[in-house]
Amino acid sequence: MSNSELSEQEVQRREALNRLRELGVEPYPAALYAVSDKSNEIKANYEEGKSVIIAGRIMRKKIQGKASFGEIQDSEGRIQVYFNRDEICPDEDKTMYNDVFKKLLDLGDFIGIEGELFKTQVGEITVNVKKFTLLSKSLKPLPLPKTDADGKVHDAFTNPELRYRQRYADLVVNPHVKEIFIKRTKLFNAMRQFFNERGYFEVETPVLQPIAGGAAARPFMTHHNALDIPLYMRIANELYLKRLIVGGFEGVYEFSKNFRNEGMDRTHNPEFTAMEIYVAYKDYNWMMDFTEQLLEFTAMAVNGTTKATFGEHEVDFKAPYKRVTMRQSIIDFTGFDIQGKSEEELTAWCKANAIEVDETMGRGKLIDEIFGEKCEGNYIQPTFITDYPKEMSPLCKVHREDDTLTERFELMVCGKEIANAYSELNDPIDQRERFEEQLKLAERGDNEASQFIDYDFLRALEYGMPPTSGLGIGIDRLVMFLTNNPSIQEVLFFPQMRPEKFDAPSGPELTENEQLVFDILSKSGSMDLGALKEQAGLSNKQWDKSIKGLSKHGLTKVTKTDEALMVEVVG
RNA sequence: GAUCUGGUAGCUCAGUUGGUAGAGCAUCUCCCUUUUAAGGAGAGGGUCCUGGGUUCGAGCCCCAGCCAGAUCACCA
Repeated sequence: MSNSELSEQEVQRREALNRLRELGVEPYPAALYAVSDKSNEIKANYEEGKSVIIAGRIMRKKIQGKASFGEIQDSEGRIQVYFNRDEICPDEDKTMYNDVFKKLLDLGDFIGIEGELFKTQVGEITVNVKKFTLLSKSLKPLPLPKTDADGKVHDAFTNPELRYRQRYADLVVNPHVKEIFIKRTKLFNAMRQFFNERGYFEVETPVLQPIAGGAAARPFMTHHNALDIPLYMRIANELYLKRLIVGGFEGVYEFSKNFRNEGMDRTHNPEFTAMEIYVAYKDYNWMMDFTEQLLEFTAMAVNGTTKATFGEHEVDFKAPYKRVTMRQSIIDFTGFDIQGKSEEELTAWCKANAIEVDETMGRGKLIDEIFGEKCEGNYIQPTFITDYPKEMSPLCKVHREDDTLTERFELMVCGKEIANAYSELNDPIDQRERFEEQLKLAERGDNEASQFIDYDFLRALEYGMPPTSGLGIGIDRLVMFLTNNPSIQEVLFFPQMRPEKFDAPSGPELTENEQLVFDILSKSGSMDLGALKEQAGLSNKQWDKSIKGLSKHGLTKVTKTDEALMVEVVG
């Protein structure tokens, strides 16, 4: 890349880089830097005169002649630093202050500082710099939001496209963004702690699967060259975790990156994280108790309170949560009782109540539509919806009291599902029939139904799986609720984006039109501008672009005489 | 996929009826030894998203496209 494509500030920083090397200052030193202190600890345990060694980016530089203030940002926050010329340069040679610090150090550079603590006249804890070391030069200026005394941020770096594409810059300048991801990791840690304390076992299962099972979604497909077979990125890990229960583990869990080749919007990213846990000898009633304890614990761990604000809602994750059957929920919000109703009756009711239906919908799907349309959005506080119709839950055990239902619950928060759990189906013959039923639904046109039967999973069940309850939690969605973010992109470090186009370095080649104009001009070396335009025969816009382009390339020059504008070839 | 909104300096944004491209911060030069987003004085910095078109003249109007966000639909 040539310097002409760099911004003014980028050119200046590269020049500073060269100047530093000339002065014998290595801008990218190899040696470790023995940091001993962090900004937050210094502020929390202030000791007048204490020697400290800190490192980070310099994010503010205010030069006042022979003394200056700055601010160093490390992983924990920022701390003020004070540069005094005669402290840094006690001898005659003032280069380190006058040149290196004042002129060649830019905002964003990483430096290490050895100094002593003091408080300024206005009482701010400050490091009096005795010695500083350039650790890494920053060649590209960071966005520079500023926070005033009232905490109001000026010139915030807010453009979502730039923030997501350049998350590294977003994280440097937006502390509240970093906070989201700290909470995300706290959530993972809290869940692991909760599970590990109960003796459950973290495992890893395949991401590349010959059959993308365990859920109904379009998978990403890939190909394995050595085996010469198609493979799918997992859409769920459920069937593998159950195989491990068959194998004798009594409690397994996995944080599973899942991949679904479907639309993207505020709540869907093609890759997302689910946590799934399976515990032997339990049922879905036990799992409801477990889930509310888990969420109360994690909310406390993340926010220090069970209450969380999400948009206009205040949600309380304190256990216990209300439990409502799907049938009762529909009665509550519509007065309609789905109990014992046939497919035809349900279809008729939907049509009468402005719910769109089509022939591919089975009984389960129709009930799901009614619930989604009339009930789901009303559950703001965490609520378990239980006992889903059998047709829409092919991996779930039939309800002990009603064989048209399954022992399944979903946890609703702010009108959205964040968890899904079953008493897992462990009857291999029933499971085979359910898979076959799904195949029929798929043939009928329901594109949510599974199109493949995982015979290996059936074989595993035939060896025997103990009664088991399983739970899946949409981690990204939970993080959204716990950090008050309505967009999934805000809780993923690198949300999926259409790839950015990077212009290949444009050489000295001319466009077709520029070449045309240049050829005409070359014959005489110098021409009247109007005549040249006429000979070129280009439209106004194309002409304008071409002649400007040639000037930019330094090939032609336009000069103004008293009578006319003349164009000449340069050199 | 549909609709709406936006894309202008490193960042945040103005830009009037179509008539020489603007501000704040940042940058550069000079002055300043305890400042609190912003000390003073001066200067430089632009592919107005891309490509066509209309026009004497387009950041602005028209067409097509790209990218993003929001809403809706679809999807869990």
